Amino acid sequence: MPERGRPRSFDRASALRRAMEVFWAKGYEGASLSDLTAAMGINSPSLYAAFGSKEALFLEATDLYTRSEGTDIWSTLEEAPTARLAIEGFLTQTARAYAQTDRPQGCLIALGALHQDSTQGLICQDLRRRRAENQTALERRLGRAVAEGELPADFDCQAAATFFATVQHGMSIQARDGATHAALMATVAGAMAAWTTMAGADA
Amino acid sequence: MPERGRPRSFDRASALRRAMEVFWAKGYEGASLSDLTAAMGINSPSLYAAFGSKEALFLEATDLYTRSEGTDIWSTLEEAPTARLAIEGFLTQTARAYAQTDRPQGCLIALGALHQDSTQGLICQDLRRRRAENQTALERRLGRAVAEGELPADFDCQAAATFFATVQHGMSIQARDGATHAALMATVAGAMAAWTTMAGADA
DNA sequence: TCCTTTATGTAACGATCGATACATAAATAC
DNA sequence: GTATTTATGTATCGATCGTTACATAAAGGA
Repeated sequence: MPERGRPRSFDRASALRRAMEVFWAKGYEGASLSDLTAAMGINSPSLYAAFGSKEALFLEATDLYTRSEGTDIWSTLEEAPTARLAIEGFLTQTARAYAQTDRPQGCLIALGALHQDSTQGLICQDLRRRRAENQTALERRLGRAVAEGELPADFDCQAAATFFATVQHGMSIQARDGATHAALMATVAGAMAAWTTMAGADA
Repeated sequence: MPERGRPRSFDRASALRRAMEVFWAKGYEGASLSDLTAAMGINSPSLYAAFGSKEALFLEATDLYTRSEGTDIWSTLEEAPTARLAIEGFLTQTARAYAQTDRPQGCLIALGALHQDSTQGLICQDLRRRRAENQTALERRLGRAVAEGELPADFDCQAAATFFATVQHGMSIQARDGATHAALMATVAGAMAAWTTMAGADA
């Protein structure tokens, strides 16, 4: 039990949540230590003692983001009875999440650090890995539908996964530009129109 | 004729082009004055004398970007004989442009400054305006097709324009992640599959 | 009670940020 | 020629960046 020494005077979990919101709104390089400590209600030595560095704090924040904000989106993908409903639900949940007005618009994973840099190569790499994982999850779900006979055997799961992942990334920028939930749903409708063609006219 | 005084010892146009490439690769806040002056081959006083400020330089750089890199994409949209070919050409040109390996991947307008900030509100606003203009161009082209009878009168031009613009934005992130031209074309194929449904199965 | 351990607040570190003061160089105007 | 105008290179500005020394405070172990 690490109960030796002076106890921490702030709640680590809620401080991490505040940090996540700052990174989410401003991106990795746009979020300064001053921004972070102000939002977390602590001084920089406490931040470094509890999280190690700005980089480590960001990695932990993105992990929290994935666990807290991403679950609705990705559980829908896995749990929907058909692949069509899975993709539709995945995109619909995305539209709902990205347009919420009580938090930053768009996705932290997609927008957090797009410009590679010597000082933030690790950050870019981590976000890129997470984006790749998400696309893989889409591909797996489609592959399952092929295996189950819902989709034809020659269905190009990889191409379709690329397409739907790209649409979701675009929705992040759209949301950042202030798009309404209705506008995001127009994009969802477009993507699902593609599904109709890709899966065969009767799907 | 402003030919008084000591003549400038560097080519303003090519220096601006170098600055554009730096902003393109690193974004507005990621591009430091050191990065810029090193790439432009000049010292900071020369930069400020010729361009005014980092902000003004960025605005001029995005203008150059729009005039030089965007023409192929947007001229295709206007000149294609049908709306379907216009959209397909627009996306195909986008895939070609975004995957070129001799320059930064993705679009400067889409990726240049996504995180609003007190110091760069003007930059975000300008890029946002340019993105909105692009979407409007798509909508106008589709509206023309409705007027010409190519598309049904109840075709939702605004929704479709939103969808295709969003796909293009997503392609920027995809390209930044190192997607090949083939991967980008998979997304184009997906978007055109949507067209087939949206414009009627026989279109 | 003292010792060890951990956390906190203040204050500052070297580095870099965007932006300039200043003296000098190179052109035209007279 | 001299005066004026503009550009350049050096050197530096104050502010902020991410990070850390250091002394003090607050807990458990002996």
